[in-house]
Amino acid sequence: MATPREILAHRLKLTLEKTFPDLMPEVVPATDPRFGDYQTNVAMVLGKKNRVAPRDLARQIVRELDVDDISEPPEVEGAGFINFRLTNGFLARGVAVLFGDERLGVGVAEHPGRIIIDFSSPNVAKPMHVGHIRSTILGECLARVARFLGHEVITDNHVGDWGTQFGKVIYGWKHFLDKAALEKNAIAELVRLYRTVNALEETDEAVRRAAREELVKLQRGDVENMEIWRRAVELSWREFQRLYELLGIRFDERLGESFYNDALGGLCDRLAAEGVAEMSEGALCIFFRDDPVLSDKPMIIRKSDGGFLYATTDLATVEYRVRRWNPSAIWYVVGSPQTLHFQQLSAAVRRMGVTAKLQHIAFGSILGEDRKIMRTRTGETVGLAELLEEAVERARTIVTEKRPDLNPPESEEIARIVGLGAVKYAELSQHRMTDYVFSWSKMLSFQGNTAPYLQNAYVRIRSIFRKLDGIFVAPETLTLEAAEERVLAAKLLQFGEIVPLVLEDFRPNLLANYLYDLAIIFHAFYEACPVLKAEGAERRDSRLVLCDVTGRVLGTGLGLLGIKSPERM
RNA sequence: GUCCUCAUAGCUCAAGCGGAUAGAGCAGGGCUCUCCUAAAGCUCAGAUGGUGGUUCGACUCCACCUGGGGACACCA
Repeated sequence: MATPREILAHRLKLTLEKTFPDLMPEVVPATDPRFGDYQTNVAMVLGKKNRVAPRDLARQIVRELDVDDISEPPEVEGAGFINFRLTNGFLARGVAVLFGDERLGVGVAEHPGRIIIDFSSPNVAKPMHVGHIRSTILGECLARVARFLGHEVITDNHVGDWGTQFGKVIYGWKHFLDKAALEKNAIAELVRLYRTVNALEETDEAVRRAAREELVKLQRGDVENMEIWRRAVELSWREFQRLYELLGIRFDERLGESFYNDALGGLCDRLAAEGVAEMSEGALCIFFRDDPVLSDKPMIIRKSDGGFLYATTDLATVEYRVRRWNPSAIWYVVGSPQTLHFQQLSAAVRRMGVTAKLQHIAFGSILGEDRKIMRTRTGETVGLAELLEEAVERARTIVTEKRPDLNPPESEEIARIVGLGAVKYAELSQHRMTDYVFSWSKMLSFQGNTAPYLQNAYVRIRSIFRKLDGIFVAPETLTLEAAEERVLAAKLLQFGEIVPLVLEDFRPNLLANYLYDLAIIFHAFYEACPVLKAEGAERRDSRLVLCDVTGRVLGTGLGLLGIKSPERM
């Protein structure tokens, strides 16, 4: 089903086609209810180009425009806006269509692609902390939205399971391992080993040499070291997996950095042979001389000591993905500090002949109290596990207080849904580029523009249907008498407009904003319009349809954000 | 030094290719549960860092300035 916006834009195009064949008329939701439901500024755009008074042009367009079936007579206002107010009949039919539409008015992408989404990517032997939350939650959300819109999505967790830190970890493992601690909390023990060795290296040159030696042995495939490495990876993964399960995230692939190890040497040789890469100051580099931004920023792919880098692995990863999946796009959900790296990666890959579009979906940083990026090194970061536990704990307190009647398993389930939802929503409801100072009260707020607010609207709806006696038959046409009903209906018809918008600039917050608006409108409807106690069966059933569609839009929308909706709370 | 990014109410955030009177939440005051879940609703107050420019029209685009965060050859 076409959205009101699409229908209006199409009608405008038909009207203007003869005179302005290339014009794509823009229709947007009205900025204020006084101006109706939708507005267009085509008359102003055309008026400027053609030196005609916009209001005159607008009046002429309105005369020729045929929208009687969906809109009240359009009005020309202000500097030349054309305002549309959808008819009640159109709204009523529209909601009736949504009622019978599983997709709730959301179309599928015109050109579905195959998209690889690379996100989360924690480092082995380090705990996930709040810094990982954005990539993880954003990536999951984008994957859900892309799938919903008909794209084929492959999610890949490119875990940092190979690197220089393993020299220290292995040395520590051989000398200071506390097996009981490892059983209890593997990552904490691995971190302790790493830190212990790191500290020793500061003062003891022998330790430093020994740790480096362990790394070299690992890289050569030494059996004992490989086994320690393998265990460290698996133990870390087990802990990550626990958090992913809690968050409801599953990856299609988990091809870590180590997976590409064997390909790095060959790749470098090939790039050198093809002339893509060249030697400079002993290192193998790719230069981008014709690119004004990157001309003085070479990408080093092999160090002068022969070692490979992060960039090398990323190139090998692209090559592998292209060969195996031939994707139309690869999305990297990685923080904005890596913008330059991804510019280089895109440029390098283009030169290698890759046509898939590499898209860096950057996001702002989470800052500490000192307004500096939270880093594991500088100490006091908040662990992701700790954050999620605290969220559930706070939700648990509220649930047990508000709903002492629920049995423990159920209130525990609700606490999880509400607590985790609050954390996810706190991330997704703001613009992804916004830097913010981490704050418990912000992440764990349960009031106002938060997931629990949306969940509460959903719960109110579910409650109505639980109390409904018998079945109800959706009426052929809805009765939209109250202003609140009309506003709600119009908002519901916008769901199909908003979901595709999320992928246009990778902004789940547009969906979050929409759902919040919808919940506000629903609450107003709920206060003003009794449903089960409505006067007359027809009015009741009409309102039940509104409730049903609202509930499904909220549930689906929250689902796209990766947030669950509880039956009660 | 060069480049990227951000700056909106006391605080934390919005604003769908430039649109009409810039929206919320928190914090504070005052109301609303014999009524489908009050994690709610209603109500009072407050803001686009600075200077110019483009435009019928600018939070949005351009230039410069100030201030945060970040990146910039052998870390990931």
